Amino acid sequence: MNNEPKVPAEETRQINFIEEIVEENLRTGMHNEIHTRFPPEPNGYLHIGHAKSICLNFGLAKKYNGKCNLRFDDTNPVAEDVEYVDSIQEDVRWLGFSWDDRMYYASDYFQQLYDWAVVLISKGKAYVCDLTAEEVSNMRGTPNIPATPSPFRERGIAENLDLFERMKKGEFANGTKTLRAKIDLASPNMQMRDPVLYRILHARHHRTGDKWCIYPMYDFAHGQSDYMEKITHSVCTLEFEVHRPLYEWFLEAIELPLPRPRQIEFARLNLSYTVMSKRKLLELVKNGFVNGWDDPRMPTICGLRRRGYTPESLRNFAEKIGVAKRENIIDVSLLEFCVREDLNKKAIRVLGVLNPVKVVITNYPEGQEEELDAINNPEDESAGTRKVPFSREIYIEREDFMESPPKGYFRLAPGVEVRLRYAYYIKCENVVKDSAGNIIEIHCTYDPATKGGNSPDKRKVKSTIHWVSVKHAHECEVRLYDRLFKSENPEDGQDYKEDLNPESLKVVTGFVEPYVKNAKPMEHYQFERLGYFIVDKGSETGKPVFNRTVALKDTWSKNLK
RNA sequence: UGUCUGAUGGUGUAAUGGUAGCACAACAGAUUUUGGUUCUGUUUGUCCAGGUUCGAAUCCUGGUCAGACAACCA
Repeated sequence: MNNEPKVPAEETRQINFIEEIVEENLRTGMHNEIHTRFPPEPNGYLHIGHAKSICLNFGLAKKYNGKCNLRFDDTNPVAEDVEYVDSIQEDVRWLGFSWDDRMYYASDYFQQLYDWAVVLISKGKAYVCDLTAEEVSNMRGTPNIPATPSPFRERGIAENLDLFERMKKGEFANGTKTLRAKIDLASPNMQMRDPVLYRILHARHHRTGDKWCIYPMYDFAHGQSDYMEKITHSVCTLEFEVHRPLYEWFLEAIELPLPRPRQIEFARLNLSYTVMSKRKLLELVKNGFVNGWDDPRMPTICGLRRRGYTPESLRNFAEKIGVAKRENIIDVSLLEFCVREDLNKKAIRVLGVLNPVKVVITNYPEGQEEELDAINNPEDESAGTRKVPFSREIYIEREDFMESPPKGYFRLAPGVEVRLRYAYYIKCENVVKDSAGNIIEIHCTYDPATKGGNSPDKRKVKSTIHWVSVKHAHECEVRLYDRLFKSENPEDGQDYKEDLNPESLKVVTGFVEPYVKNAKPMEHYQFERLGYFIVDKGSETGKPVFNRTVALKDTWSKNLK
C-alpha cells in the first residue's frame, strides 16, 4: 500500500495540459501510478531541446510519484553508436534525474516485435512487399489521390510467413523486400497508407551485432515498447501527432490487453540564435566549425555544461518555458537569466582583469604590499572571506578608464575619484602615453584613510572598480564565447554555415588574483563586474583556463546604444 | 492542394462562461563597496468577422495566418 498522495494538493498552482491529463487519469483511477519514458535514439548528443523533454518526462514521474524509464530507441543501426549511448546516460544523470534500474533498449524487444509481426501476418494484416523504396514512393499517391495497391498486397498468409522468415534469415539483399501493414491506401493520413514495418538492413547493430538483418521501423517499435514497459503516458513532440493513429492501430491490431499507453504530443523547444537539429549539429562537429560536441558554443547538454550552465539552471529553464502545443521560439536571454539567477547564489567572487591597463599609485610606498579582506560571496555568508594582495602597481580594466568621459560615465577619469573594491579610493592625476598616443599607464594617488573601501569623512564615489596587483596577479586564459549564429533563427537558413558568427570565440589572456590558484575544473566564479566563468576541464599550459558562461547584465553599455 | 494541430503583450505561459494573471524583456524609482543582486512601480495582449449569452480568450459559424505529415529516419 502506498499512502503518498498522487496529486499535489496546493490550492493555487499552474499545471500544463499534460499534467491535467495525468491528474484526470489518476483521479478516475485509470492508472494507480503513472509511468513515463525518455526515448532518445543514440545517434547524437543530447541538446537543450532534449533537456526540456527529460525534465518533462522525469519531472512528471517525480511530481506524481511515478516512474520514468530511459529507453534507447535503437532501431536503425546505421546511425547509432555506443558513444552516444554513453553520453546520453551521462547527460541525463548530470541533469539530476535517475532511471534507477530501468534502462532499456528497443533492441531488447526485437524478438518480441518479430513475433508480433508474425501475429499481424497471420491475421492478414501485414504482407511482404517486393517493391523498391522508389516504387512505393511513386505509388503512394497524394493526400487527395489514394495510393495504388502494391501487386503483393494480396499475397497469401503462408507465403508472407515464409518470406518474412527468410527475410530474417538473410536470404535477401537490402531494399529488396519490406514487411508492410495492410491498412488504408486511401487514408488522408499518409502514415496509414500501408506503412513499412520492417526493412532489410545487413548492418551491424551496436548491441545485437549481426544477429538481425531486418529491423523494425520507429512506428512498429515505439508503441509496443511503451506497452512492454507499461508506460501510461508516452510524451513526444508534435511531429508525431500524425503517427498517433498508427501507434494505436498496432496496439489494437495485435490485440494487446488493456491498459495501453497513451501518446501525448507537445511543441518542441526552439531557441533564438541556436540550431537544434541533430543533423546540423553533427555537421558542425564533423566539419570542424566547432571543437567537438562539448564545444561551449554548442547547445548540447555537454556543451552547456562546459560553458558553465548548471543542472539547476537548465531544470529551471525547462520549468519557466512551460509546455504547450503551440510553436514557440524562446529567446536565449531567458536561458541566460536562468543561469545568472543560479550562479549569482553560488559563484565565488574574484577580482580579475581581462583587458588590462596599468595603474601606478604614486603616493603608495614602493616595495610595500598588504593584504585586504574580501567577501567571497555577498549572497552567501557561509562562503567566507579571503585576503587579496595590494601593491603600488595594479591592473584595472581598460574600459574602466576614459580620458574624456561622456556624461553618465561613473568610472575612472582625470581628476575623478573611484573606489578600488576592498582597497582604497584612488584619484587619477595624470596619464602616460606612448609616442603613438596610446595610454600605457595611469597615475593615481590613493587616500590611506579609505583602507578597505570606506571613507571616514563619508564622501561618496560614483563607482567601485575591480583591479588586481601586478606583482601578485596570475595569468590565465579566458575564452569569451558569443552566440555561434548571427541570425535569430538560423534554423530557417538554407546554408547555416553562412550564418556562423566567426567572432563567436575570443581568447584573451587575463590576470586574476592569487586566490584562483586553487581553482579546480568545473568550479564557477564570478569575475566581479564582468561575468560568470567556469574553470575548463583541462589545461596543457598550466595556466588556468576559464570559459565565460555569461556576462553580467550590463545596463551601462546598453545606455550607449 | 488534402488531413491534423495551433493562434492570449516584444517572448513564453495561465485563466474552461464571471476582475485577462505570472515570468523574462523594456522603462522608471529605491537600496547597494559589482552600472551586478535585491525591492517597488509603469507600459504593452485575447488573429479577423458574425452569432449565442446579463456576461465570451473560453461556446457556435465562417474566414485568415502559422506549423506538422506525404524516408525502407526517429
